[in-house]
Amino acid sequence: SYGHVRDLPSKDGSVKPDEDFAMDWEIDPKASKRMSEIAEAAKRSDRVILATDPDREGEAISWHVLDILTKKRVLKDKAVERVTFNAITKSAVLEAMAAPRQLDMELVEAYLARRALDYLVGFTLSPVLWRKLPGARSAGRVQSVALRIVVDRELEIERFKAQEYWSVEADLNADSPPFTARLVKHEGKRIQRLDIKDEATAQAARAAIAASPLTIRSIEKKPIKRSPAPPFTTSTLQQEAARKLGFNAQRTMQAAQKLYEGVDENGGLITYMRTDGVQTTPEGLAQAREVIADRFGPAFVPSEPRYYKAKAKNAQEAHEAIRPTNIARHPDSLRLDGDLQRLYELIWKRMVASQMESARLDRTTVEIETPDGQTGLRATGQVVTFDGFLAVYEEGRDERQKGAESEEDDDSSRLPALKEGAIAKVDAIRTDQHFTEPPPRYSEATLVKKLEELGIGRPSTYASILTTLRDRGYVRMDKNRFIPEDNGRLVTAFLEQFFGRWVQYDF
DNA sequence: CAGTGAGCGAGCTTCCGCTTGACTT
Repeated sequence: SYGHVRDLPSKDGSVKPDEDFAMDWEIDPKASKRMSEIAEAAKRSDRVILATDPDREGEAISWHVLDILTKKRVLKDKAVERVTFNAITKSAVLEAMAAPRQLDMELVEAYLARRALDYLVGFTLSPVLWRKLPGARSAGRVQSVALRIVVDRELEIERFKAQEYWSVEADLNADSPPFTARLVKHEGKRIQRLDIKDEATAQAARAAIAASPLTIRSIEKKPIKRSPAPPFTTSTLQQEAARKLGFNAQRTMQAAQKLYEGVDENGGLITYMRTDGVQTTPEGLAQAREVIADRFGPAFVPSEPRYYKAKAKNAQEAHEAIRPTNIARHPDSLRLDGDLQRLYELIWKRMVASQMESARLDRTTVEIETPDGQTGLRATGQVVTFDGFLAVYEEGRDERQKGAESEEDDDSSRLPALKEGAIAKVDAIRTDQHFTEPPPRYSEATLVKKLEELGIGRPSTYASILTTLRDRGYVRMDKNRFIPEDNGRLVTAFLEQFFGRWVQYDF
């Protein structure tokens, strides 16, 4: 059917709340041709099997098709069955065909409710805006909340008051190569990152460190593991392509579409790119394990495949994760153009890494104190003892609010060999002034992430939501960040004031 | 009598989610 075949006409009165939410349907002209072909085929067959996607919208498409075929009177007494599969592999299709069922009317009704609601919200609120706020063009269940997220962040930034704090660090050595430790205890009290508020306190801490001998109190070495991220969904692909390749959501989806369609006679290069699923077919898992053993060695293959579960709210998992259709097809073996090459490589690495052994690291924490225990310093370091999946791929990070990041996170440094009880000599002490920073404005990537977390929008619509906000003139981009225009702030304030329920994050 | 401008009325906009290939310039 190539997607939906019928929709509500774009005019008033397509949904009638007073008539138990009766809905008018209109067949799309392009879909009309396809429906004729389907009807012809149905006429010549003795049964009809509906095999659209196994999710809410997929069930709805089957329902629409069935309804149209019934009205065309081509079914007579033919058996009608519904089957679903999550991947188009021989085994998945055969299994599905062996277990047909009937249409799931609860899913269909969920669709009808979703469709009616979107229409009623959008086609009621938008005209109100035209009349009350000249220049405002539209409102909707999804776009208005997305806009609100952007506006709320801007207000948060405007309200933000920078907070002064100081860091105190000492360069030390204990008959060893030098290493750096930071103040964690001052006048007997634990010091968190933002606790030293002024220069006087920082100087007092400096004096305390300089005045008294320092002893290495304890050395703790702890092995830690890091596990790979699951293979891509639409949302994580858009985020990571933005972080690592600098693609916006639209560019990512265009390149992914081409990879999906294929560039030569070998067929599609990646699985379906509009998905919220993180699972991989057994065939794909086996292939990944083979490739890893081949290219990296058996030590990089975990004893069991990794099975991932979708975390996203409202995930429907109709399709598997985005991955190369043939994982043995290495990016270097393909001759692809710029964007396609880079995106395929990203997808390949992410998939391969997701089935590799965890990385192992040793994290060392050294506590240093004055004899009276009033002043304490800590040095941390970590070393990779086995790189595992890091040999291929490391997930990118979004910038975070300064002063909010956890303390050990960014520490990849290596510490020299040290002994407990040794005296640490002070080479230098640094006190530095810092200010906390406001939360960052949303980028396309971080906004898509937020929308997905809130269960707003679907994989097929993330990129278009961003475009809508810009087309309406509600936001503009500056250095890849969303900045609300006055227009957008006005719309949000208006909707919050008079239609608060409709722009709740969880409506 | 031609050009200008005020006043009036008609027609338009809009939601979300699914999916490619068929159009034209």
